[in-house]
Amino acid sequence: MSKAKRLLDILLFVSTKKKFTAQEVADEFNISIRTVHRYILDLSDMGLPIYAEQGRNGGYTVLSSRLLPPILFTEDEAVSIFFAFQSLHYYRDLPFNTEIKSASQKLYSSLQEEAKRKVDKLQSYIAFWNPKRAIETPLLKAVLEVAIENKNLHIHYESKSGTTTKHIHPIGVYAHDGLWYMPAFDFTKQKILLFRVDRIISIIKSEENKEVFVNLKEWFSSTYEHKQPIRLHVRLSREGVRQCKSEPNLEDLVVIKEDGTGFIDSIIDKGELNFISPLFYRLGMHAQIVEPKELVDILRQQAKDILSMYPEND
Amino acid sequence: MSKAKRLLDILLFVSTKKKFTAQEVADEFNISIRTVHRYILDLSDMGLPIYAEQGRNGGYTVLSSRLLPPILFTEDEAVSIFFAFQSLHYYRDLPFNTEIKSASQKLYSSLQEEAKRKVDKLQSYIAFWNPKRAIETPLLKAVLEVAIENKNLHIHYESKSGTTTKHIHPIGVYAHDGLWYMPAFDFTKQKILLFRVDRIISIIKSEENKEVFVNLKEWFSSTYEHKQPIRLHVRLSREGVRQCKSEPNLEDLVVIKEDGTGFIDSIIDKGELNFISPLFYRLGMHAQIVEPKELVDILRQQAKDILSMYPEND
DNA sequence: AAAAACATGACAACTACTGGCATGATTAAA
DNA sequence: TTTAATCATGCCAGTAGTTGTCATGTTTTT
Repeated sequence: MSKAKRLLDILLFVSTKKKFTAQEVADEFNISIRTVHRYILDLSDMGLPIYAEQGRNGGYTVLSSRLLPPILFTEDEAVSIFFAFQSLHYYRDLPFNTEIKSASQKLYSSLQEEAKRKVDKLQSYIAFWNPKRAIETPLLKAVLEVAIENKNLHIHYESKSGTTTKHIHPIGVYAHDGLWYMPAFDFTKQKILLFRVDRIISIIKSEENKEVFVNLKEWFSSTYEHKQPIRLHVRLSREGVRQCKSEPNLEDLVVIKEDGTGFIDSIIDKGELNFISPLFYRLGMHAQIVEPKELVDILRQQAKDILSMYPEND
Repeated sequence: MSKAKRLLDILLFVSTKKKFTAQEVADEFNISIRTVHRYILDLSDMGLPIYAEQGRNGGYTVLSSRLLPPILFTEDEAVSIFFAFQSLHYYRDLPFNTEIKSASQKLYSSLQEEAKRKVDKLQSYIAFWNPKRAIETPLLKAVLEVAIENKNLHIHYESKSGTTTKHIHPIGVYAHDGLWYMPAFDFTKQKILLFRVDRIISIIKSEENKEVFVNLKEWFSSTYEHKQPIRLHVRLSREGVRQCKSEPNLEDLVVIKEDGTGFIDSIIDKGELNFISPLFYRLGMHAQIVEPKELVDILRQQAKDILSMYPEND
């Protein structure tokens, strides 16, 4: 077997152990101890952060976390990784900020000058525009870890009614519109609630929980279920069609007629009404709501509120 | 010099050329032709997609695009790359979809079993929740390329008033809320307009343009300028404060008083009024607008429209 | 037919690697 | 204090791998 291949095998072997002796490696690969010492010297020269403890019970320890075998990326693949990293730029806090930085550096430094320029250029021609968030989310990584470890949590949480304490089991963590959210099972209320991670003031990890909860994906799909189905029937002008087509939750529901106008006639959840009412408020004449009456009532009530707040006096 | 190092040098040398002969490599590195043939066999065995053309004017050609030297990633760095890729999952179209897939595959296949499980697990505990977009953006990559190449474009565009033809110079491309946008200088109107890339029906590349236009970053910051400054003064209840704090464009403007209520008193651009009016419509009693009168007028007008559309008849 | 290129084999000279042995240093346990 | 376990390093001879040269083929273009 070639030396390069053997070195690689040893690299992978040792980066899985936190401590090992030269004898162990010699036995594992049927080579002499002398050669193992020489190999370790080579790996060390190649930049592997390995150090030795002298004396009885001594041995070698690799400092970095596990390494992958060397990977040959094409330039285009490297660019795509930078591209992906760029999409994360606007998150104020990320669970892997330090790793992203070190991976970026490794990649960037092995690019040739021309490719570096290409990456720089790309970053000035493409962007992921999102509102810059000022809100800090210091506990993000901690909370994610707890979720992965399947542990329960006691948290201090800043809710509508002030600071409260909760005993919960996190389901997972997700980002939406620049903010991080955590659905979690609340043991007091015996149901899953949604928390904003930036509003968690402090956490105390507690016991591991063997119970099986829904996972994040299941939870997402359950939120799409229509617990209180209700018929939404709206007539749309051409402009109404245009705007609804740009609305993530409605775009699939819009039916376009030959003359360019259209309509929505679909079953949605009653809970969504509050969420979609601002859209129809904005659309005004461009959307004629036929059903449900509840939506019309919401719009009319809010319109009345507005008019009573700002009486005609000019 | 060790064989491994020499092979690497040759790998980098040949992956920059589209065609080369063994003699060229032999001269470059002062080694015999026979050795070059042997090296190329080795590289080929190692998976480099290289093929030879026989006969006079023959030579070697490397199929893949340029390669980077092998990179040693730690497991954590690999995980962070997967994490970044995951944040892109919800974009229906991306300029680097194929590269992202191949990079993912390379990384995933070199993970050890345990790490694979870790990545899989991560993906079930963390998500970037965004509306799934059904809209196709087939011309995305093409448009991005034109922007990078500094060329002008003729496009067919589907606008409010039907299909139009435009002669433009793209500034760049950006994603927002799942859709791709392209600010571009319109030669007819002599100013920068914003286009939706999915609404571009076809493009014809035209001449390169040596003129200097603003770049994407400059354009972004110019859109923040207040061309028609206007004073926004609003009193907020506790709940009003809470909701405005979650609103990307307003969160920095909210001033919180001791009792938990607050206010906004700031200069904004008149053009933003239409954008923020739905928020104040939603807030209702929780936000008392003091200034500008225009905002109150918009709200009142829309309220009246709503009431006239849905007259009280029950 | 000649020239330019890849493809492959044989072999001797050269280089690098390996294992064994020796020696030394350091540390923990007996 | 001694002993055993461990890393660190040097030397050397035997082995394994690499290189250059030469030879022979093949394919393609001029």
